[in-house]
Amino acid sequence: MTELERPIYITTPLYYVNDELHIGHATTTVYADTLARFWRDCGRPVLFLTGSDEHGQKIHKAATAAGTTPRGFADRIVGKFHELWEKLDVQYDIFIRTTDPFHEAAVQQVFERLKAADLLYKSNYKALYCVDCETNYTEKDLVDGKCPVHKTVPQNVEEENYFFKLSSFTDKLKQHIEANPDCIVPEPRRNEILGKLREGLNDTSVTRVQFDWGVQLPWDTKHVIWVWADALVNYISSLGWPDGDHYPTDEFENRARHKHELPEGVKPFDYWWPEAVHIVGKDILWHHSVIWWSELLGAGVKPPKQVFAHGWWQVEGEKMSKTLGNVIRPGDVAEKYGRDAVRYHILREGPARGDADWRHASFVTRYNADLANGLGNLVNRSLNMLVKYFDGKVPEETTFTDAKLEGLRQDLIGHVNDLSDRLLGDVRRFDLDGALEQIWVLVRDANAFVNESAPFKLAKDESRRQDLAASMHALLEVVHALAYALKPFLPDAAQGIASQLNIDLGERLPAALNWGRLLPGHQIGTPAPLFQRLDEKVDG
RNA sequence: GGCUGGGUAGCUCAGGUGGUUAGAGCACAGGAUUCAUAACCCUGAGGUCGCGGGUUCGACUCCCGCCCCAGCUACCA
Repeated sequence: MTELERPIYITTPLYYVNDELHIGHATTTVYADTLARFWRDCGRPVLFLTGSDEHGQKIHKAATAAGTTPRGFADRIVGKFHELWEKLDVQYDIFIRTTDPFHEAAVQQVFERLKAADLLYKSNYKALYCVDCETNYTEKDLVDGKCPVHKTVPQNVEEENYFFKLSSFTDKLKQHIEANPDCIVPEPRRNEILGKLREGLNDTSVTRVQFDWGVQLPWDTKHVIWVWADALVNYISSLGWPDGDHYPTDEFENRARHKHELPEGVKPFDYWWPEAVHIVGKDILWHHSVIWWSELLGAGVKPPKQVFAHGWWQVEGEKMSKTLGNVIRPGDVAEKYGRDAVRYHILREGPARGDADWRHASFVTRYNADLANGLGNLVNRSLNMLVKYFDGKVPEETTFTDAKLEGLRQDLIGHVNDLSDRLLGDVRRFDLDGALEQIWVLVRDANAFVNESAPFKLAKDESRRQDLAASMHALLEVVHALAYALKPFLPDAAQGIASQLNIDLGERLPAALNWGRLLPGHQIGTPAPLFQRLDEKVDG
């Protein structure tokens, strides 16, 4: 099977319903959405999953405080999730909630298997609990026997819980990660996990008894399964694991939007799981590699193919936090500047490799420089000239009579024809910034080409009609290519270019990104600026 | 403390299995131009590639030491 025939399954984490989503959640989701769109545009079978995580003590408490039930509380927040994904045009295929009954059943199945494999045992869970932090500490976390944050002596907490034999997976995980260099990306994150594995793993408690908002342990119902051991199972429960022959979310209104026909007799889990890719923030990499993979191995399931862990945003050089009041609300930014502007800033300046800094000044600068002055102006000036000089009809392709100009034209042809391979290479490595840079090299070259070939001068000289046609044809080919290349990254802009070009972007990506796709005589629509320049004054 | 990254132009970063004048974008200055959203294009200025040693004909690139920054250090979803 070629790469483009292999099904790929892309997931975001299920976001916890304790609060509204901020730019960090949007970042994870936009990365995932862009990857999903890209492969989908290439004709590759894609399943893109997101959802909500609704169990745990925090939710129980928050719901009680709000005078409602946990599920009712979750419903309200989940509604906001949907609003945001709508605003950012996130095209997920499935939205799963950990309170879905089929999910709870799958979690219980996992635990039955862990029990059968003798990977669970009962033991006393001892911890030092700081009431102010609501956090359990171990001896070594403490400073002079006191909570490092509040400088108070923590309580001794002791209860009987089920423990998972995480320690027995140390070597297996190490071998797996060493044998699969790309299973955790980027590389520094992989090193972190390997480093921690070298220190060895401790068994970990995976059930709780102080509250009941969670999935019950089937054979000992006063225990509730620890949220992390519960939540990540969604990645397989939404595929109907272990042996479902359909997507369980099909039974819910508005929760499943996939349009895939599975091959006859193939179950969703078997179809999608081999190339599962989890997109996560670096804070939950540990859970998504070590704990999740051990859980899977224990239950007899192969780990997913890859985990991509991105970094965090800072805001104007400071940590983003509620108490500082500097939380970036992606929905608000999208409403003010457009969702493509948000997507572009995330993809271009975001924390894909390390951490990044969300600065309003660079947001505005990039918007003006790249989107309005670069891309938008190129499209606008090209289409306007076509209307002026050829009544909006694409001329026949022809060569320049001038050798130097013909050389520049050949460069553009080469760049357009190479673009799909370059994009594929970058996207494969999760380098979405690199992919956009490839596109913008073409934008800059094309703008330079306008100045070099100067169609506005050629138009004044009837004897240069062939050169004028050569120039305008080339520019229209570039604009056409840009519409396709941008489609996964900036869907609105791509659609805007397409409607001005009067085309529908219906072709598949690798093929569509080739020179010569515009028919001579094709009549374009009405040109209009894609991105209005921002007038805001910014410092620095 | 341990582990992992990183310190390259004003800013954000790329690069280099050691070898002619170290790259891009943005910002800045000058010029050119008028198709276009006072946009675009060209040119320029700007860096002792964190510091100190070492290896080498030659290091920003390799080795050692040091300084600084960031992240990770698990049951907090």
